[in-house]
Amino acid sequence: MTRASTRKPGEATGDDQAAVPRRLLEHATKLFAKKGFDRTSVQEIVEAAGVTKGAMYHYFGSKDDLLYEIYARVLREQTRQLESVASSDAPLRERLAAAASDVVVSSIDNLDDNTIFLQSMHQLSPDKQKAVRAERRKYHERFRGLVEEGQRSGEFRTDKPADVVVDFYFGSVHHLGSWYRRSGSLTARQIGDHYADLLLDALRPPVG
Amino acid sequence: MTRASTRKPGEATGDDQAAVPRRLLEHATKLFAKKGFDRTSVQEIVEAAGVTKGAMYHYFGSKDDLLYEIYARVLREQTRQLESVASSDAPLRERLAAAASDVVVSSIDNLDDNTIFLQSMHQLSPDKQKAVRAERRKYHERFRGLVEEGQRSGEFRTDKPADVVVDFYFGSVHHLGSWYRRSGSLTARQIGDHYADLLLDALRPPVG
DNA sequence: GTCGGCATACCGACCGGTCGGTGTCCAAAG
DNA sequence: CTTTGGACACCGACCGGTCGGTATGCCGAC
Repeated sequence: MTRASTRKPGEATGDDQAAVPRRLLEHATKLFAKKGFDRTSVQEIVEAAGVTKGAMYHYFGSKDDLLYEIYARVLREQTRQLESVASSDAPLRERLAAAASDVVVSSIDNLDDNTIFLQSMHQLSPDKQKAVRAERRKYHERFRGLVEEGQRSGEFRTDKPADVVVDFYFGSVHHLGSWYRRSGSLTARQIGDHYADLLLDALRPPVG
Repeated sequence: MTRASTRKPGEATGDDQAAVPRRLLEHATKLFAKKGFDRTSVQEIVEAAGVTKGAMYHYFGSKDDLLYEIYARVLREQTRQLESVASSDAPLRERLAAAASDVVVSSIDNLDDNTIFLQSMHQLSPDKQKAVRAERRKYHERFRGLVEEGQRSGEFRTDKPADVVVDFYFGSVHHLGSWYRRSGSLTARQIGDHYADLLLDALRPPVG
């Protein structure tokens, strides 16, 4: 299945040479983001990917499965990234700022996945939805751990529950897709740094 | 259309007595929020509302229309509320705090509408989608005006573009529906105040 | 009698998923 | 070297069912 290639030298090159499951995932992501999960027919996906329905159902159990795989890939990647940043030996504020900024950048880099997350999660079958939520929860908890660490050390204000702060921040992040346009004047990194600044400054202990 | 009632004295009372369009809107809202727009059939809506398809298509041009009316109602109400708070003669910080907190409270009070907004906006026909966006834009601009006012007066930091701050904040607000549960320990007002505090404090000029 | 306010029966389009079949490659048998 | 068999990757016609929308008719109020 992961065999690199069985194609002959004379075959068409370009987009065609990618493995079929890859191509399906790729085009499905684009279509789901653009038209929504329910409005995208399996027929459209396979046509975009240049294969047939038979091929798709050979690799994926259902249309649902396709969506799930997209989620799983993104979640794995984001979790990996957060873990690597959060467990470095830099000072806490730097670690949180890096994590906050990175999640913005990666959300913008993969705007499509982000959009799908927002709009189509609830259309997964209940058990798959549960799996996704569980993974997502772990991610949030790791992030929250950073906030709580700062609260214990006195660097951050303690009059706001950490989970409220985390939900506050990830609300902003998840909604990037609804307003961010690549044609805008700010780069992903700039937005990420702005967002991280806003978060960190909101966490400063009140002057009172 | 807004005729109060043509029912006879002996008819069933209770939920039935509400006008038909109202009932349709009400049940459609619940169903759309619970199952998503595409997954809710017209049949389900009319059954929940206790009428038939004929009735629905008598009052609404399409299923799309139903969704649009739901949006329009919410938008009108939120815009009205913002306008009333923003144009009072209280100090700027208080006006912004009130606006920020109020939008959270009203979003929680109408969690269903909020959820629909998030998930189903892009399923409207392009022209209706444009109308909704335009209205939404006006709302954001009014809110942004408050931020800019504070930036000009020196009360707020000027190193973050006002529109980034506004998008940041409304991201958080729009996402309330994905985590807020009425069974939680915080009231809508408490969350609203927390959110408003976070926003106001994030806007404090940096200590430099 | 005609008009608003529905009810009912029905239509055509489309959708996710299935299933019998086909071409290709490789490995073991002869 | 040739044959055979069968695993794998894929094809595409087809099916049952659902959906948004419509056509038509009835019925009470004016």
